[in-house]
Amino acid sequence: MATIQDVARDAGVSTATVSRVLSAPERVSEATRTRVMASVDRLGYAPNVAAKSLRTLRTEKILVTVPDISNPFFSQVIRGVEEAASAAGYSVLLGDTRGEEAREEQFARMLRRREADGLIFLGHHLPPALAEMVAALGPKAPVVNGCEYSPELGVSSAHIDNERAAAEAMEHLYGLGHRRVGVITGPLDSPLSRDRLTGVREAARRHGCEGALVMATGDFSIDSGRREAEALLAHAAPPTAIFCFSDEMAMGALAALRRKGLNCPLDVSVVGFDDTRYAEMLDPPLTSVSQPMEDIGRQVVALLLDILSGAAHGPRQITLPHRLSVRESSGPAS
Amino acid sequence: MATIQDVARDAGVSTATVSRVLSAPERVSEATRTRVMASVDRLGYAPNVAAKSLRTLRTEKILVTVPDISNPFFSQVIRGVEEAASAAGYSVLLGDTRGEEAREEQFARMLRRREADGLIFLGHHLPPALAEMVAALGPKAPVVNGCEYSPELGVSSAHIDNERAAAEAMEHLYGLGHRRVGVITGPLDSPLSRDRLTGVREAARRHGCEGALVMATGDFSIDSGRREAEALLAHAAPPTAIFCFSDEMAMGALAALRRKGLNCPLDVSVVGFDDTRYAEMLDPPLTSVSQPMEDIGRQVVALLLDILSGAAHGPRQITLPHRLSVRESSGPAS
DNA sequence: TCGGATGATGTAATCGATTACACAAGCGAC
DNA sequence: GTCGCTTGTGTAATCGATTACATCATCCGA
Repeated sequence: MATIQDVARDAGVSTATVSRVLSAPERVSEATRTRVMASVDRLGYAPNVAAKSLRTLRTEKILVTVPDISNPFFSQVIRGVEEAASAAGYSVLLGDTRGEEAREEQFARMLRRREADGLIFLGHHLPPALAEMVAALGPKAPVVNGCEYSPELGVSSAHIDNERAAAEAMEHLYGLGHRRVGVITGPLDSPLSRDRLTGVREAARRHGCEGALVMATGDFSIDSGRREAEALLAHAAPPTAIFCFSDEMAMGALAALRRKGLNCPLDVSVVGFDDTRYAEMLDPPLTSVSQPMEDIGRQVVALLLDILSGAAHGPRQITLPHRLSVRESSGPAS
Repeated sequence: MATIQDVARDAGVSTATVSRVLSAPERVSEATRTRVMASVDRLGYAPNVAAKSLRTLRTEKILVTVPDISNPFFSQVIRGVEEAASAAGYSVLLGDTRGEEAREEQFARMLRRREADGLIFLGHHLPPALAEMVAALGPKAPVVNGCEYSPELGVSSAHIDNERAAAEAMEHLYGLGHRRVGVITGPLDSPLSRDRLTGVREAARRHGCEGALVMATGDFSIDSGRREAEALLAHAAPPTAIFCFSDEMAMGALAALRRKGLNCPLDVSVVGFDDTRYAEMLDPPLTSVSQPMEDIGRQVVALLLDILSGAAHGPRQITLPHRLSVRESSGPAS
């Protein structure tokens, strides 16, 4: 690998000039600039990032942590993150936390050690090491959140209006004549679940159906969807519609219906959340709340870059538009 | 951030001693070691990675490139990669190439610039900059491949036996009495598609059905699966079974059948490839060739670590076991 | 003609670790 | 008492960039 010294020697200038040619070309005369660039090309020189980072304290890397990278919802968000990051000259360090606090901490330490300029966490959990950093630096802390909104964390985030989105999904079901609606939420310690639940309750109240809500708590996985749907269907007065807080749980619910010999949507309607690429491939195609996943990824990067450039003056929330994709899995109440 | 100097001062030793305590404790006396460790803890010291990397020429990072991170097949492999990498003390840099050569090149340059110690590429395309490196360094080049096997590239890789796996899927269909079988392959420039195709042809020949193969070329996407399946079904003598080289294309095929009012498996059987988590959630649950995705990820990391430690002496192939998961989407020929 | 501004370039300190080499102390053998 | 060996620690060079400051030439206006 050629170093800046090699280039300097080759072009007959000092290393300072080479560095300037590369990062502030306007401060160098036309003649030297072309000479240096010729040497750069000839030697195939590229700056050593470790040296650069040691000197500048910047790494041009963004760390993204996610509870489960193999979940298409998250991997789609990450796609947006990767796109926006690399467009801005950053690369992406990936951290799969598997929901384990120890691993979250480990990634938080990477940030403190300056292995990355900033951290994006998808999901709702802010490990102590990060919370500490946010407490110390306030809105200057290079930490942002995607997909959720927890005001108490004090970090910027990009997300949809979960409360309204959930309310609209419920309105859709009430509009179809459903009264007894089952809801399979995510873990209740997540603000995302709580927001959606608020929306659910509100809609139910508007229709005088709050007493007819049947609640179950899942963990966003297919299995929990199946399990909780089975529990709901075993109720004395089973719901005629089930609203799941993720597409995967909705898939589980559909499987549960099939196993019980129930038809969707004739017997029971199902509505999912996320509208991942598979929602419309299910049978019946799944009605689902559509989130702009890649855009969430792009926006959350924009938020982080604002902080890194010093332009941010306080935690900002970006609320992106959602949309209910109505498909065949939801129909009139039986 | 505390530096090694701070720790040295605090503990009353030289920086050399601090460094040794951290990386070669046995060369330091018990007494100093505990004293230094106390200072390390008190100051919350962690080595600056840029400085370390500048000195040692190692980054402890692995770059993983993938054509599409939002594809669950790849994201599952990446999960395995992340797990094995972080267990070995490496972090993962993610590169989504979107199949664009320019981006592939960009990531290859990151390796040359030593932004990562090694590169894992999923998919079959080795960009010129990497090919050059492999040509120059031979099996010492820190480049490995996951999921495919292209002997001509000269790089190690972890994958299943695609030829046999495809042959077994076809055997399954022939065993069910199918004669006229449609096959939707991936792009034919990929060795993976060619290997599977070889297996397909072999099985067909064994059953004297080579002439009854109906071929179509997809690109692994849902859309192409739908499109190609429609084309196959429009044939004068349409196939009674369709074998798709990815689950996503199989989903597209199922959708095409549904649209045409055909029943799967009564009218047409469908077999997929990959056995992603959604295969069994489809209706009908999809018969699919199961690949050990996370394990491919783990093994490919192991291959890379072998190269990095100097233990590797030539390109190695790790063939992992596959299995045909038979479900309801494949049944007796009508 | 001279002072000062402007522009182009070079000198060298610096970032924070690792590690080859030097050195001192302690100890046993002769 | 000295030699040689081992063990523990320190000194300082080094990795490859960036950048504050110094220097020098040129040019312009008074």
